Amino acid sequence: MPPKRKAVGAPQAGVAKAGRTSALSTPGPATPRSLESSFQSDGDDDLNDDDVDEVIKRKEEVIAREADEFVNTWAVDSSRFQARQDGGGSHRDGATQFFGSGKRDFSYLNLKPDHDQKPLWIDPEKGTIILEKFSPDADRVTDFLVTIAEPKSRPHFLHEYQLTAHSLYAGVSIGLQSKDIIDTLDRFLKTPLPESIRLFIESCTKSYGKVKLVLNNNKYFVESSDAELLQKLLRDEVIGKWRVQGSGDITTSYAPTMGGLVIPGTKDAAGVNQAGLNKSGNKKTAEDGAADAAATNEADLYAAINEEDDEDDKDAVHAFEIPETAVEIVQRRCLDLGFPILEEYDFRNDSNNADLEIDLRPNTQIRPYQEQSLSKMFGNGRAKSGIIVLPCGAGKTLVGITAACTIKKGVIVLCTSSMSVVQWRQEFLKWSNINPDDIAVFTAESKNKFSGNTGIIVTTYSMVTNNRERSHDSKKMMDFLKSREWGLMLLDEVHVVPADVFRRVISSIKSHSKLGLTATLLREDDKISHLNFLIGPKLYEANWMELSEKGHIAKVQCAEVWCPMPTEFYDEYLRANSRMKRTLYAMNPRKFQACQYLINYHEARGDKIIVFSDELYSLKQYALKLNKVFIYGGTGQAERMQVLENFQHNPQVNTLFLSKIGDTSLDLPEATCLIQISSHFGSRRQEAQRLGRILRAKRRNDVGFNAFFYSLVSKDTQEMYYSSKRQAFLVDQGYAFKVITQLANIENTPDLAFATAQERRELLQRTLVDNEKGAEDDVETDDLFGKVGRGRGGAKGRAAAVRRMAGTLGELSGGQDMAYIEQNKAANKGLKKKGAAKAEQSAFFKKLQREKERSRALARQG
DNA sequence: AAACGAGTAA
DNA sequence: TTGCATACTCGTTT
Repeated sequence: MPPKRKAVGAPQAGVAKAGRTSALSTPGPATPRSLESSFQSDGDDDLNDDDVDEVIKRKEEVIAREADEFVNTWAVDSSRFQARQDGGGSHRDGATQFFGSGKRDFSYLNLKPDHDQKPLWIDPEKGTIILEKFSPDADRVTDFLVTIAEPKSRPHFLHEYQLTAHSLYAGVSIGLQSKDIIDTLDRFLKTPLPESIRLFIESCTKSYGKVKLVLNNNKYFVESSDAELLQKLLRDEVIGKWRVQGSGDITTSYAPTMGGLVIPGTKDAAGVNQAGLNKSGNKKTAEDGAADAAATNEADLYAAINEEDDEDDKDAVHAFEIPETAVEIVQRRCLDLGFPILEEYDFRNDSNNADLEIDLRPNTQIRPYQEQSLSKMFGNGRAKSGIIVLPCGAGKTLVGITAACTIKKGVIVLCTSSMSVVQWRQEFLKWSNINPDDIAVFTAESKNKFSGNTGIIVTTYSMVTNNRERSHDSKKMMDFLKSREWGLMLLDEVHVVPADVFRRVISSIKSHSKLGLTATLLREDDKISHLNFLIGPKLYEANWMELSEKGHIAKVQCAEVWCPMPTEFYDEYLRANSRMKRTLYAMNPRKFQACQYLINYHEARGDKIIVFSDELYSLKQYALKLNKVFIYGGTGQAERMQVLENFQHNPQVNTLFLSKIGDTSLDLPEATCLIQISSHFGSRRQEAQRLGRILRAKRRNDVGFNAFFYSLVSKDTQEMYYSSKRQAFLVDQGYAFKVITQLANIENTPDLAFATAQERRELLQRTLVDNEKGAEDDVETDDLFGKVGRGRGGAKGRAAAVRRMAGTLGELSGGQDMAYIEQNKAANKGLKKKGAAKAEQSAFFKKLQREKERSRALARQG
């Protein structure tokens, strides 16, 4: 009898919380979870005891290795590892979830005799592929899998991929054939390739990539080398009626030759560029070009593609025209019919659009994964539209710029904020030799075109999408943008923009190819699938773990710190509405202490620390109490710059507090430690984005360097649940979250805040009073900061609120107001130059007050 | 001119 | 499950 299937990969698996579907569900509020239980499964799998022991033993080894200095320092609880050993019972490991539960037992599939040499498993029903990452073939196979399947979960030792229609489509689009895919898969499987999978692959690949959408002379054409297929589409009720009449029936031409395309910035590019061959020269064969571009060690996998390319040259292509307005309809219809339209731009043979003079600066070398992602885009010598997923700090911008340098036509770059508009322009100037006159910015402030007859425009989504009243200059600029054909549309941060916005952007601006860039192709809604046909398939998705192992991004230690709620806080928490709940678990004094402790610890180590809080009230309170600088939405532009500048260069300023403003719209200096005290529900994207803020760390290649990511969570609250949701993405990327329940010697922290019960009660009262909404309704003004601005009756409303609360809480001293105002000597102030200090300070407070008033007015309406 | 505020959209 | 931050435009102030 063959060994039990599920045991095979198991010994190697095992990081804390490996895999999204693992049984480590975090219970909801008021359901305390003991540390021990968090490492046990629900007991619904059926490993036998021998297996279990073996699994546990190996797992312990892995975990022990990973339990590094930072956890041990605080002696979190070395008992927790022990506890798990004693735990006995059933455990889940990386593999069990795929092979467990009797329903999906695939032991009927016969193992190949040399199965232990093979790295892949497959689920014949669902098309899920499991890769044993420790196999000698793993590296070669990984690249193949990334090409034909969606990465779903990639912890250290077992990777899960999913075969989907889209993923196969992407594979075909870079030139793989059914046969290549089936043969290669079969070669690396432990079992013979199931018939169901073979049929699935064949049915998908047969029709995929056969139809193309081509923009030519400002007109759109549906193109295919298969005349019969085109006829079939024309007979379709939806597509047929959109054919532009009078443009002849079906036009026939010949596919252009492939030539030897070299992506600039690759090792090979230098010489070719010098000789001026990269554009027109055909000295190199297509095979060379593609192989160089791929720069992978599995030339054999790609050989088939290249042979195919050569034959392509003689193929006749047929096309019919469709109107601009019907592009999306036809695209969608084709997808439904099972012939997804591929968008390709044969930029080297486009003589209608002026060439742009742009190249990467001579000494620029792009990294292997950047090269690899671009090779997916330019795999067959043309530019394919699609999305490239790279973690923040891994050089998305450079990928975009390199794509622009390869295409060398007009480029339009779309960003989410005007900050990043400026950055994109700077990056272009930094990495490429583009003439500064040829790259223009289109925002509210600047509406200049480039000087030549082609160039680069950098703008925001809202600028292009805006339907409302426009300034005269904007209107003129939009007409200009709409009137011409762009070679490349670069879409930054594609995940944040709603599908409808894309629709408008794409329908109003004509571009030959579109490249979407993002760090996290994730949304909590289902809109992400729209991107598939609005922009194109996912061309490449980097593996975070691999990048950090190779030193391209920093290694990160992730930890979740569980902070108990003092009883009086918890009582209020149970009683409070959801708004107040959020405030309360952020203001948990134990959390505050943990935060203080971690800041102390990491400042002493020389880390630069960013603390995130989505909850504005607690953000301010934390920052003021700890005397740290902070930035939130209401912080003026000048002050922001000043604070960031200081955080970056001033050795006295090592900790910065940020609202969610820091998620997207700030160009943050490098940090090496990150603490979250409050976050946005279960947003996986936010979690990933925040983690990304420390991946850039320059010290990442120092021996033993780690960046740190802490999530502070109030125990037994909603946060526990959200936290587990938020981590799902990172866990899939292979990050292990360690749970810390106790910070060693925290009580010895100098000036530990809220150390006495008295202080904690005061904190609670103040929190309740300050956030008491109802009390403000019948009061005219309620300035947070006394007599600023209008200056009447400021304290009156507060006093009323205080009195009301006093009824329920008891003991409130009259001096509290004073203490509160006293505290608002923001650390930010210390940064200001003497002269300006006073004026800016009062402006700051004025702004705060106005903001407060506005939100109150809003609350009253609603 | 530059900076700021209000209003609106998404 | 909800609230926050932004971009843009126009009009007003310094």
